[in-house]
Amino acid sequence: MTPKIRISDVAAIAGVSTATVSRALSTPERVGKDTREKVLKAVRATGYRINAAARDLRQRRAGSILILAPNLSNTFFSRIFAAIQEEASAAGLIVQISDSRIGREKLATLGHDGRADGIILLDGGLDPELVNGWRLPVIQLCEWNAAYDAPVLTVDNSAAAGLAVEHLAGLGHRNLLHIEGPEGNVLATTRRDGFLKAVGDAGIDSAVFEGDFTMESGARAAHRWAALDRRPTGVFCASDECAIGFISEAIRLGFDVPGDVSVVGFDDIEFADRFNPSLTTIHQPREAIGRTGAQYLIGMLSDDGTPTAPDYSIAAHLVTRVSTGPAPQ
Amino acid sequence: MTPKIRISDVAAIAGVSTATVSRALSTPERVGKDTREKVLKAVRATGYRINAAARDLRQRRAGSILILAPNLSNTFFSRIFAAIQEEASAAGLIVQISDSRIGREKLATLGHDGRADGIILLDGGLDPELVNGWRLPVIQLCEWNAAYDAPVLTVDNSAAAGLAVEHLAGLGHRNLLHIEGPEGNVLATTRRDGFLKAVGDAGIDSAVFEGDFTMESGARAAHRWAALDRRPTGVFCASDECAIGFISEAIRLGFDVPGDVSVVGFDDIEFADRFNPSLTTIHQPREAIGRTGAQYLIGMLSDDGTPTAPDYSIAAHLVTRVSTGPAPQ
DNA sequence: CGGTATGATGTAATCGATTACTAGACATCG
DNA sequence: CGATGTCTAGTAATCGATTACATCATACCG
Repeated sequence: MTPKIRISDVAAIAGVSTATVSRALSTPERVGKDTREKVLKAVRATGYRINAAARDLRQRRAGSILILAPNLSNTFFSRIFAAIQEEASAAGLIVQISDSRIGREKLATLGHDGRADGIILLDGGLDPELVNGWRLPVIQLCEWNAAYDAPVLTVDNSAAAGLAVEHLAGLGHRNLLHIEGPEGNVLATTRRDGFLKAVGDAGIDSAVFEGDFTMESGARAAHRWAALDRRPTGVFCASDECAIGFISEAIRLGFDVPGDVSVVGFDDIEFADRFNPSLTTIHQPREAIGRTGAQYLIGMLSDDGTPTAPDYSIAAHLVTRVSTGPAPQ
Repeated sequence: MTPKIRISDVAAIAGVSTATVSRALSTPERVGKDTREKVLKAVRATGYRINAAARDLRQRRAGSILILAPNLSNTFFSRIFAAIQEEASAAGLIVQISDSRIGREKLATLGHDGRADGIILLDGGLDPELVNGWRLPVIQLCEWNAAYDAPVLTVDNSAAAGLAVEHLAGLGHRNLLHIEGPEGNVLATTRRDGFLKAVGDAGIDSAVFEGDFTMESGARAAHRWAALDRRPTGVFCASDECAIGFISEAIRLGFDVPGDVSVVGFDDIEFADRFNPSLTTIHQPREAIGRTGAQYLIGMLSDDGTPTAPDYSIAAHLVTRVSTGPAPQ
């Protein structure tokens, strides 16, 4: 490991003060041409790089925002990440992503000034006391927690669930099943409530199976569904992954989709369109969510005051594909 | 925004020196019981959190490792991230993930001391000069670049491609197609070369279509394949996503998989098992790669010397599922 | 030519923590 | 009882940058 090079080393080699080196790098126009070249030459010769910790400390900013998500394996997040990345990059900020399930102490440290200037939170399951203790601008995307003292940007999950029910009802299905998300999760709850309200309004029979958004839970639900006497002909899953799990298992059990059962997912992940049968699902504008959220957070960083934001709600829409069809006779 | 609280504020409230506050927090056993309680009470009252930038600067370590990946949307990475996260957590380190395609300057900054103690690199496409300029331990996982001066942990991609060819040949296929990865990518190259060598050894007809690992490229290749006079009956795709794209499009074009064409993927992502037909593919032990890589990097952090590591190569194996079958007559 | 504006550079304070060193209080021991 | 050791806690140096302020040289002006 080559010894670390400090700004004073560069200054010594270039024969100038550290202040001049610093200026030559951050505000080149404020340094004489000859001096600038001497400095840059010394920088190249030594391979000097600014020590981020020192700069962050002195400037009281990190030039970066942090995304906290509960599960990095979740395919749903990736497009959101990409959109945030783009917006942040345009604003000269670095994006760091971290798992939000890493223990209280670490989370508190991460969320405190020094390493990041703001936080984008995609997890509604953290301790509100912890989150509200952060002294940084925070914005919640997709998932939220009313106890967090931070603006929210999300789709109207309840209404979206209504769209799914409407679609299935329109196809003649009179007995619907919902496979819900994990207990306590706000998305799971609002989607389920939206489902129940919609079937209630439409006067349709319904049932709810527990699940947890995963393919495995969808597959398990397929078995429970197959064992029923009077099987629902339409299934609304709380996530696309769950829907894919349900369908694949149903097919393995010898059923036809959508011949025997129509399935609607939620999220419209990349695979939804390529799955076989391709998946009818609720499209969440993930790119727009990420982009708008990032813009908003970046705005919070520059404005000094606390811009009390109205919570946005973005429209979601149904994408009709092959996994849903007319109810069997 | 509440004013930031410094260690000196806590010290003043508790009526002790900053040194004592620091010790009470990091090495509680080295302060008297009463003092400790006074300090902790003041910490609770103020909501004080250590400023990470200041601590990192003084300690010359960040207590975190950085993962750089070229494309966070890639489903393939998620399981690796999770494994790294677990190992790092056990070692008391925080994991940060960043997109590796964020521009030279930012990358150089990120990769320099202050913010992270070590780097896990999943991108072989960066400027070697940049990477070798980092003054931090670096390890390459999965993808690599011979010009980087850092150990590598990966599967034998060439041999793995051979497994795919062997499998298809064993099923009687005599004319194989490979849909390769993006030009210049080391994984794409080694997989293609492994394919070509294996078909050469087996005396089997072959063709190679260009691709880029994505579903879209697989779908495009399906059209090209369908238009051929003498269609290969076995297809080996450079990634699972590509294979899924190929299959879904082939099915839309009216073909049967594996009836008309057998398809093998590469990676064994979560969806491979749930796709319809489920995907025969090369299983990469992603969890083992992430775990071993993280352990190795963590070792590099503690050992002072530069432990010249032998480059590991991990075995990959074929997982036979439904997307491959006997060659049609 | 004296006075002022301008631009380049250096000096030293500063960001907020950790920690080497020091010192006092008290216990222990020969 | 003096010497020595052990705890506890404070003082001040330190990490490596940025930047307010001071200084100096030069240009420009009436």
